[in-house]
Amino acid sequence: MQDYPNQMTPEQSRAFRDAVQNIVGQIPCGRVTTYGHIAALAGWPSHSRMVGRTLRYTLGASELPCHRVVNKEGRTAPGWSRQRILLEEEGVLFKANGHVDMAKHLWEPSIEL
DNA sequence: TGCTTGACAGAAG
DNA sequence: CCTTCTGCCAAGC
Repeated sequence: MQDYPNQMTPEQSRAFRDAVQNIVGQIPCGRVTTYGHIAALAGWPSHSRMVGRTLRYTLGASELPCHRVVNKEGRTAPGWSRQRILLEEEGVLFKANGHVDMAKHLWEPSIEL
């Protein structure tokens, strides 16, 4: 294994998107995961923001359950009210503060399925 | 070429 | 609880 590249080459970027889509696609119904986990598993622990960026750029490219991706505190994405609705439809419980109950629905992704 | 923005994380006020 | 700041890093302007 090598160090993290200072700059993502097209190849790395492609691999990153592939990993993100792969992981997100594995999220079971009624479960959620975090950007940080996805980024870390994809090989870049600090690229949590790139996960969200990538998902947003590939929204129409796939039917990925990107609504099952929330941040570590269980907060849904800002400016995306629909995410909470979709999660509730799947049976995900929300706390009184409007956050997902991570203790119950947090799912840890794995590349070696 | 350099500053700003953002589907984040985490702490602080 | 909510807002704001810093750190992180790629994309946008």
